[in-house]
Amino acid sequence: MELRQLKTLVAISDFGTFAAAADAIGLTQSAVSLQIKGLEQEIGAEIFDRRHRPPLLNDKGRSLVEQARKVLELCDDIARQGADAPLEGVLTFGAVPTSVASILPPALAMMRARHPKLHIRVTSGLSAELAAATRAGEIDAAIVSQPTRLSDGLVSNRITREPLLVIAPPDAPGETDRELLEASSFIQFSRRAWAGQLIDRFLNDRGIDVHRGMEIDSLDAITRMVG
Amino acid sequence: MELRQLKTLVAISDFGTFAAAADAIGLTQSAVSLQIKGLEQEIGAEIFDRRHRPPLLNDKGRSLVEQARKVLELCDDIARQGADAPLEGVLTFGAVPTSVASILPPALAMMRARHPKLHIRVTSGLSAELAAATRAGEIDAAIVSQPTRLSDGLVSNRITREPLLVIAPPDAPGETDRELLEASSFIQFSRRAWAGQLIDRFLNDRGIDVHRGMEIDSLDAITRMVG
DNA sequence: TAAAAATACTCCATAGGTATTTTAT
DNA sequence: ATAAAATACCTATGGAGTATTTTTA
Repeated sequence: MELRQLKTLVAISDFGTFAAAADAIGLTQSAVSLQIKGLEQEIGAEIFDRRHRPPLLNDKGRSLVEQARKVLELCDDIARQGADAPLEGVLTFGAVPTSVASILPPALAMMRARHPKLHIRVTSGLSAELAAATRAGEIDAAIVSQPTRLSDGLVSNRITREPLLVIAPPDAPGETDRELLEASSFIQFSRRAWAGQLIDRFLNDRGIDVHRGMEIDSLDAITRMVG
Repeated sequence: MELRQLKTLVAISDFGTFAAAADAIGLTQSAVSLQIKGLEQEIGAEIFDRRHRPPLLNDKGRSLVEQARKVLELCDDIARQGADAPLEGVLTFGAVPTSVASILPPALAMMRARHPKLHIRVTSGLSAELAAATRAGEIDAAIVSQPTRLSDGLVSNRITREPLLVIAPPDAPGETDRELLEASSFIQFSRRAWAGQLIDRFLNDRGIDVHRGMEIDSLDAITRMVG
């Protein structure tokens, strides 16, 4: 049995389908399928009910998921054993402008306190650029906006959630977000940024019809223009 | 991190040296060395004190071993999940004559009850023959006497311990085992059998000087001759 | 008929082996 | 001097990818 298989099993339980789990852990659907097949063979029992599509965890499967979680947690503990040993070297790190102003400073302060010998270099840029740089090995990792779909070889972890807000001048007509958006002209966050695409998609999904005006890639500038 | 590495770590703790652990789990010393190296790198801390030879577990190492044991135990539980599902197919099994008369019958009865569809074929033979047959794939597994050294590709698990006894007629001279052995003529268990080699080695180690008489490969026959 | 899983195949990364060197008793 | 671990190098297994087929809702 492999830890990899347990991790995959837990991911399926968390994300609902084999394909979604594959995406989440940076594998293909076929790899996930094979891992589960191997796990079932080794255990000698089915853990999914395949009369449904997508397959559903059966009783044995659910109990297995719980046990797998325990194992993985213990392994994380083990992996963290040496975490108190200060790191050394250079960490090159990307961050979207939003995070540079918010979560990044305290995080950097913490890192600096714990790992005084670690040199951290931060590059800021749009999510897509940072993802490309990470993939190319130019930077080690990056804080980006929620990816619509992460390209090959990259894996993401959610570190925080941030709300999308509508801001408008005090005298703007309308009460709900929809009314505000449809009544006034909309200053759009650059669609070159993943956050901009996310917003765009959200508006489309909800069928909200905005008067597209400017498209700006600085949240700061947008806030000032509204004010 | 890999379960394989944790298993190896525990084996080192149990067997004292890298090489002994390697033997016990059916790997080479270099493989064990590399696994531990990898584990240490991933954790980011040394877990052995290498100023000694063989290397000694340090504090972190000892705590790691305990955690590793827990993980492996949980994984065993998981692997056993499907153990209640009856097995099917054919199991070809070797057993030394001693075991055929003792532990084998109840074990077979249990297997038969739990896995009615599993056909079990038992071959009896000397340990060395059975080990060779296992290695050649002619049989799936075998119950053998304690191996002095198990050849490549085979792995062993201790399933029971059996005492070595001295038997002698009621009127034999001597009280202790040593006296009995040195006073009378010794009917030797065939050195072709691993158990015979084991006895031989034991006598040598203790410096017990027996009057070697016959060499017979049937415990039953030996018992009768003494009686 | 879509969306998801299973399957067939191909390729490459890496775990493990052999042979050798280094190190501590 | 010896026994054990580390290292260098090579090979083969199998894990993962791509492309395709099968399956259920």
